[in-house]
Parts: sequence; C-alpha cells; structure tokens
Amino acid sequence: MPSRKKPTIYDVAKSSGVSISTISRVLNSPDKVNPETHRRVMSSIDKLGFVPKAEARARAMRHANRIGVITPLFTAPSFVQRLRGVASALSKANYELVIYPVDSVEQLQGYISSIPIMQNVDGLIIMSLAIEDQDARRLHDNGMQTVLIEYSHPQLNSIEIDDAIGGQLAARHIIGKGHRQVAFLGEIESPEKYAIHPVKSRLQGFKNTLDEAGISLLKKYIKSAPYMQENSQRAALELLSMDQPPTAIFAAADIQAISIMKVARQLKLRIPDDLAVVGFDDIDIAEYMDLTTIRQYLDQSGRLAAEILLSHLADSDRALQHIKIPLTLIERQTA
Amino acid sequence: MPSRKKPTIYDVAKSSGVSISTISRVLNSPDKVNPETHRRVMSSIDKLGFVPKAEARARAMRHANRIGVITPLFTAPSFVQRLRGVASALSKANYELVIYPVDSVEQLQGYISSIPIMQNVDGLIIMSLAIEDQDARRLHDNGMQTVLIEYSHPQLNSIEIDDAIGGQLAARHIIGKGHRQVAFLGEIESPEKYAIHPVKSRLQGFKNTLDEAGISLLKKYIKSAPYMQENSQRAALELLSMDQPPTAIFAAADIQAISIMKVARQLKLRIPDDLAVVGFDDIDIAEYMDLTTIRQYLDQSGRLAAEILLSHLADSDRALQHIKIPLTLIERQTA
DNA sequence: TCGAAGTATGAAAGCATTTTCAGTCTAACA
DNA sequence: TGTTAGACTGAAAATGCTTTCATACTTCGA
Repeated sequence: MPSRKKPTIYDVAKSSGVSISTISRVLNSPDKVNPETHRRVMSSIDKLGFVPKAEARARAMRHANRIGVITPLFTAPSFVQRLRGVASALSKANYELVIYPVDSVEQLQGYISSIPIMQNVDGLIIMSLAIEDQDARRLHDNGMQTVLIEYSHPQLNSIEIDDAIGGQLAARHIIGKGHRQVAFLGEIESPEKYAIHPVKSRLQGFKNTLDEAGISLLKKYIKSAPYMQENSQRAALELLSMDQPPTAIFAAADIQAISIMKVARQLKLRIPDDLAVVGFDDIDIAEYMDLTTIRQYLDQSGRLAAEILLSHLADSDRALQHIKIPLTLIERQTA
Repeated sequence: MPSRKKPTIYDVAKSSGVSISTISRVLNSPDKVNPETHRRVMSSIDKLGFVPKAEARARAMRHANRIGVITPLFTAPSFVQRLRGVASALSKANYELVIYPVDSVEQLQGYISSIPIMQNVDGLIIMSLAIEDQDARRLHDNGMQTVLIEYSHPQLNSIEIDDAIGGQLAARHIIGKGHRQVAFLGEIESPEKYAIHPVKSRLQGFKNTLDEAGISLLKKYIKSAPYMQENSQRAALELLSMDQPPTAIFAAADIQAISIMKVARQLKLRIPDDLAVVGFDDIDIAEYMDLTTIRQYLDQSGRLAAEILLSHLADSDRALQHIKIPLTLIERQTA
C-alpha cells in the first residue's frame, strides 16, 4: 500500500496510531517521548520512508534551535574546557551546537559578516577573540544575540575574567611563601591580530602587586614565549640556568607551568623547595600534576555563556549583561 | 531602520497597500500583476529587506556544507584531540561542524534516529560509540554518508584502532625492559551501555603477549577503575602497596598512566627505575610528562575520518572504506 | 491515602506562504 | 447600451509542520 504521494506526518501518525504531535516530538525532542512509542513511530517512519518537508519545517519553526560558537581552533586546552561547559548547557536545552573554528582574521570576519544574514543560528558565543567595533555593531543591528567570552563590547553581552586580579593572587601567594627572586613566563605578544591579550593583564597585575610589596620583577625575569612546548621549555631553561635563577615562577597558562616543571625535573630541581611554580587556568590536568594555579572556572564560564544566551533568546529585551567571573587561587603542591 | 524582527509578507503588504496574495504573486508569477502594482511592491520589498523565510531556510537547511559529529561529551582528552583533527579538516574544506554531545543511551538513540531522516547535515561522523544494527541500516538506507570511528559496521565507513596490537606493543616493550612483575590498569567495564570496549582488547593483547613470553599476568595485578582521577589513583595505590608490587604497569589510557605516576611520586618511587609506566593514546600531555605510550594518532584519525566523509560526499558511489590505523610505541622516559 | 510533582500524549492554535475562488473593474464587442 | 471576456485583486482555505496548553496517567513521598 505505498501511496504514490510523499507521506506526511499525518500518514505516519495514522500508521502508528498516535497523533501528529507525537511524530513531531519523536523527531525533534526524542527525550520527551516514551521509548516504546518512539520505537513504534520510528518503525512507521522507516516503513513509509517519511521525510519531513524542509520548507514546512522552516515555516513552522520559530527558531533554528541552533547556536554557534566562534572559537580559536582548539589550540589551548582551556578553550576546549570552556567549550565543554557550553556543550553541556546547550545539549540540555536541546540546542544544536555549531562550531566555527578560527585561524585567521579573514575567517573571523567572514563568519561574523555572513552569520547574521544567513540566520542559521539563533545566537552566537564568541570565545577569546577580539572583534572590531564595526562587527559588533553589525551583530547588534541584525538582532543577533551574542555573548562574548574574554572580551567585551558595550553593545553585546560579555563574560570576562579579571586577569589583573589573577596576577595579583599569584603574586600574593608567592610573596607569602617568602620568595624574592620571582619570574614570569607567558605568551605576552600574540602573533595573531585577532587574538586577545589577557596575558599582558596577568603580568601587569602580577608586577604591580610585587612592586607594592617592594619586590621588583626584573626585566630579565620576564620571559615571553609561545604556548608550544619547545618554546616554553626553552624560555624556562633560560630562566633556570641564570646565575641567579628565580626561586618562583608564575606562568600565564597551566601548560606553560607544566613545561617549566618538566625542565625543572631535568635540572634536578625539587618543586616546591628549589622552585615554586604557579599556573593559570586550572585545566583538568593541573590537578593530576598537583599544580598550584589560578582557577578561572572554565567549564562554568562556558556554561554561563550558554545560559545567558538562552535567557536572552527567551526574552529578547532583557538587559545586556556584562559579567566578571571571579578567580580563585588553588593551592596544591607546587607553590 | 533595521527592524527588530524579520519582515513577513504581511509587513510588505501593509507597507505597499495591497494584500498578501499580491505580494506572493509578485514573487511567484509577476506576469499576473499590474506593472504599476509590481513596481510599488518591489520597492516595499527592497525597503524592508524582505526575504521569504521558508525558502531561505529550506535552502540553508538542504545542502549547507554541514557535517555532524556525534561524540561522547568531551569526557576524555582523547576525544577532544580527535575532534580537533576533524575540525581542522572540515574548516579547510569550508564545512560547518555540528556537535552532538552524547551522555546517555537515549540521547544517542535520539540523535541517531532523527539525523538521517531530518537530513540537516550532509554527513556524519560517529566517534567512539556503539551503534545498533537497525540504526546503521537506517543511516545507510536514508543515504546518510557516515564514518564510524573506533567501531565498525559492514554498511558504513569505519576507522578502527587495533587495540589488541596496542596491548601487544606495550607487553613487548615491558618484557624487553626485563620486567617480570607486570600489572594492568584500565576501565575494563564501562558503565555506559552505549560505550565501546577497546580496553578489553588492549588487555587481551597485553595478556596474550605476556603469556607467550612465559610471563603470567596475575589476576590481582589486573585492576579495573574508571578514568576519573580518584578512582585511578586508588587503584594505583592498591597495586603499588602490595607485598610484591609490580615493577611495570600498562595503563589503558594516558590519563590513567598519569594518575599512576602521581601516586608513584607520593610513594617516592623513581620512574622508571622502581616502576615503569606505559600509557595508551599519546595525548598532548603525554609528551610534557615524558610518558612512554602507545600512540594512536588521534589528530590524524579525526582528520582522516573527515577526509573520507568529504570524498564520499563528492562521489557518492565510492566504495565503502574500512580502515585500521596502525599504532606505534613512543618511547620516552617512563619505561 | 492523599496530594504533589512529574510524564506522556492529543487537540488545537500557530507559522509564513501558496493557491483557489470569487468578485470588481475595465474595455471591447454586438 | 447592455454583455461579457479578460485582467487584477483580496478573502479565505490549504499546506505540513511545530508548539502550546490541557488532561489523563504515573510515581513518590510522608
């Protein structure tokens, strides 16, 4: 009895003895339908070869149930961990997650200019990327709900980290442990034009707090090196093989702290006795390494971004939110 | 004058003083409308920036250069690293990446049954998840190009890891180093019904190779523990505080190997002298830790999956591919 | 044992268009 | 001058879905 016509959800409903609402639910929010019903409906769908008409769907759908995340291409573990927060919040709310990985300015510009027009996504989360005023305005004017993470703009929601405070926390801790010979390692100058510069602020906060305590952060003790292991290790080696090596190093990222630890091990330095190390981020691995670090609640910041976005989608004239997430020093074994 | 909401044909109708039917006609059969009316309507359309929603979306939905990845919710670093491979291959090819994170059977079942029917992605990559025969058939029958990673099915493309060989490599290496007291740590029994069981194969290959060399892997030296740090550490502690502790441990995942190293450090055991550790995966952090491990080329397997998918999308009657990725032992400092 | 708090479902109200049908108006023809 | 065939147009129905709302049916404490 295969009818010549394309089957509609009414046909499926009849064939499986439920209402059309249930058919729709099976396809769109399967978690809301009884497994047994689901099974029955799916088997009818398969039997009839039902495919929902995209046009009818588009018409009836108020929103796309899809949000986009623009992010640097999985470079650092910290991005991933934030993404995990985003993903878990979205999947709970039955939203699809579209990733737009960025590895050049042009790409970023391309996404930002085409996304609002395409209307493929209901909202946008932009992670750790600097966006230009004009792009921010475009997003705003097109009514694209957006949350910026680690960056801010007056016309868009934002979640920021107080990097300077992070530097301060690290400095206080290191001072408290009695260190006087203190160093800093981080990727101070990022080569990418679209990148943000949290490391500078971390250094600033660190340096100022040391200054206030009468400890000077000598220029030779400030090393800039890219995240990559080789670079970080080389920089660490330079620091640690000086005539008067530092007794404590604050690394602007946990992975760099781990590089320092590796070099220290090779030099037979005991941590924290010969060398104290403080990281920044508190990525998963930090706990495995017993690394003392500044926690920036990565998962939670991602989750929060998603939640803010969803709440603004639900109620579009909600006031803009500019949130600063607090930082905490997590004391473990390395400092 | 950017209006908040997208204009509909009602807005155009109002603005140009005609009925919606006429707007529709202007768009679909212009010959049936008075030239003067046509002109007026067109000018309203331009002014409002009206775009027929359904069509725009239907077009956007249809062949959007979009591929989906179904993956366990970022639990282990190894998933993330594979994902990175996928992302980089796709972004090069100008494809959008939609993530479907799974954390329950129901969710997996939901995605996997609706995606092939909804057809809102062009292709699908399913990472490290077991799928049922019926679902595989549905994917195939609905013409959804699919690549399975760490699992296989005769009707779908697949990329597999030879886990047993991995165990064998680890065993050979450990034997070569002269160890006789050998242990295994891994999450042998996964609690999730949808999970796959590569750990069993790793253990199997490990055990068999030891057997062949006349070394028996005693039952008490086989520990099953979840990936989570606390569990792995407890298991490691149990192993290492036995009367006759093992002198070498093969961990079925790098993060578990790292947990072992942490416990060993606490017990003041020197690695590799007192205890040799071999991991599995070769995640990024393994290099930082100088961990000897079995490399499974995570990035590359992800990239390969994406490439296979793209080539099948370009030419849909390409033959199915079932690929086994080779493993390599990477010797570093821990064994 | 009762009420409270969920689950699972169907009826019905959208959604943004297209299409049908019927009416008005004009122009042309007898 | 009365008819009438077009040419335009609008009201309303149809389209194939999604979503809201109400309701019946389960648990689940206490």
